[in-house]
Amino acid sequence: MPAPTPSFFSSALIQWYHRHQRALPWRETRDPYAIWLSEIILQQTRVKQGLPYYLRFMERFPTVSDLANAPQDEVLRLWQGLGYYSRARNLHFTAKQVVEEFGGQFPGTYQELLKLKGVGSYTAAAIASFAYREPVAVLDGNVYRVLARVFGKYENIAAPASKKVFEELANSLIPQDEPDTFNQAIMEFGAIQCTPVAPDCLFCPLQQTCFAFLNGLVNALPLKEKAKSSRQRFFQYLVLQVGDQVYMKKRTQNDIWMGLYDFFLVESEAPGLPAPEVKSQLEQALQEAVAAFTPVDQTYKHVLSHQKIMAQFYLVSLPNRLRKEVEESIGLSLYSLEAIEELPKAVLINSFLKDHLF
DNA sequence: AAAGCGTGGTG
DNA sequence: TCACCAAGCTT
Repeated sequence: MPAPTPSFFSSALIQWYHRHQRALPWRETRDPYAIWLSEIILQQTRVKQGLPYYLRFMERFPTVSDLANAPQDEVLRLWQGLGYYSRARNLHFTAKQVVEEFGGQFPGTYQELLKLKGVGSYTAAAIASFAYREPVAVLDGNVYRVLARVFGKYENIAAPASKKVFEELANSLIPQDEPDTFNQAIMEFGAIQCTPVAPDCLFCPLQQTCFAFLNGLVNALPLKEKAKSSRQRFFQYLVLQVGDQVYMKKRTQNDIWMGLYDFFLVESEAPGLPAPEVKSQLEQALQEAVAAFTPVDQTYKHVLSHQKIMAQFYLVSLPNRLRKEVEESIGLSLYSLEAIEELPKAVLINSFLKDHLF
């Protein structure tokens, strides 16, 4: 049995899609703003995790102007917990650009969409096909997997060099009369039927034309280079307080969690930095001795895609007379707990706050 | 080209 | 506990 013809492949997927698709709100609209928002949210993110965020964003920011007019902190706060925060920063940047440079109108083609910050080849193709029915194939993890299995492609899907092979294949398969449905269908098929683990080959409409199925390679394809192990980091957070207010600072370095707020941070190369050492680093920064210094009796472990963080927290009560020094030379700002609730924070920081201060 | 960027779910 | 994975993009 040969590989499926383009028309058999697309017809089978589209028929499957009409029967199995999930009802999702961004499939009910052709508003490029709504579609763009949903695609940014869904980058490297499961529908189940992204859906509530999409609904909250659309409620708070029904139009691109509403988003453009919001402060960055509010956008990041609404994004809190979704991860990959550059998506939210770029989202906000692009909303302002669309309003200021394009009069609130999104670019109308794949090539023009590609110029937007945070919009790469996948997202540009998704918006162009879903909003404008431009016949350009999307290429995401699902599409790589489906094509590698059905057509027997052995290229390492993690290597940028192999992108062209899949891109050309996908674009040779997309039907010109309903590119939007085809793109939705192939991704949905990958997400529900042709899954990474334990795909449902028994009831697969492509079973008898699928290279991987016919050759017993379903679990072998696609080929994917293994991810490198992540680095370990050790954080000691000093939660400086004056009365019941707490000092926090917006992260501006080119590091994790850029744009989010955390506490005075001492990072070390090894775990178990002794409390007196941490304390002395603070006193060095303050040029002043500190009296109340309480280690929190709980170590937090936090796993990111490329880092494992061990965090220790210390509660430090400061007298009023140190405020000027803390604010001017360390750059921290004092917030009430109510104000802190409104700041965008990483999950690790939020967990600590819930456990010990909120 | 390869590395860096989050978080939550799953086997 | 751990590795892998998820509608990727940027530098």
